[in-house]
Amino acid sequence: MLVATAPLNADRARLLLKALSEPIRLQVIEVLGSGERCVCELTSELSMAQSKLSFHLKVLKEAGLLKAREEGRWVYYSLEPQALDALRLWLGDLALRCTTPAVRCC
Amino acid sequence: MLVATAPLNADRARLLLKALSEPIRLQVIEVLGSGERCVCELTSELSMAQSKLSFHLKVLKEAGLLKAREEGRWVYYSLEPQALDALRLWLGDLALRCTTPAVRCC
DNA sequence: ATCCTAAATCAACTAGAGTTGATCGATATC
DNA sequence: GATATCGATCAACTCTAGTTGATTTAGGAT
Repeated sequence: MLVATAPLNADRARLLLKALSEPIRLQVIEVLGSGERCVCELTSELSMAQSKLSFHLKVLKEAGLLKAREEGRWVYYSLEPQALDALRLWLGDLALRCTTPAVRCC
Repeated sequence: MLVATAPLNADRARLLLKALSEPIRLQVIEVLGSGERCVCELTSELSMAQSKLSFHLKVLKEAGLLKAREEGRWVYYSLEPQALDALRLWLGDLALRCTTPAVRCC
């Protein structure tokens, strides 16, 4: 859905952060870390209602963290590792802009 | 509230991700990037209701992204830059665990 | 002591995210 | 063709996060 190589703007970074800040979605990411899976496999591995999983997969995909590959009636999901990298770079940039020494106020 | 140097567990990482995934809180982080500020200054700089700002400052502080320094009736907030670093490291680690090649399922 | 201001907290409300169970379209199998 | 299964979607619901305005606590100034 989205290209992950371009430098992130704050909005897209927020989408990534939000997508990752949910326990179930983090589980999905970690499972997919060991390779592409079809939805049925994820469902049983995470013992989770299918519609629930589907909801979270959609969020992750729209954030650009996952890609889907259809094959017959199965859909295989896998990570877009560049998305994590892009987020890391963005955080690094944020950190850089956050090192100016303190100024007195009031 | 929390020490940022130890390697993050998933829970604490989630707290950081969630804290950062909110536009107002991101603004706060960026303003504090140019140095420590008191709440009154943040309030006027972001033209935001005081209670609203206070709410978000609390979230950021509890996530370990900010620290507060009280001085008389003023409270100065500043960044905990290690928190951003820790999150970056955690993301790097997550990315590493996410590079295994695909396995066929079903 | 009285008054004023800084900042946290609270209760009531609103809005959005996540859950659940059912349904639907598509594809595979018989 | 009939049936079964995969996975997306939907509507109704619940729950949590965020907002708002008022109140509270504490420090400074007069």
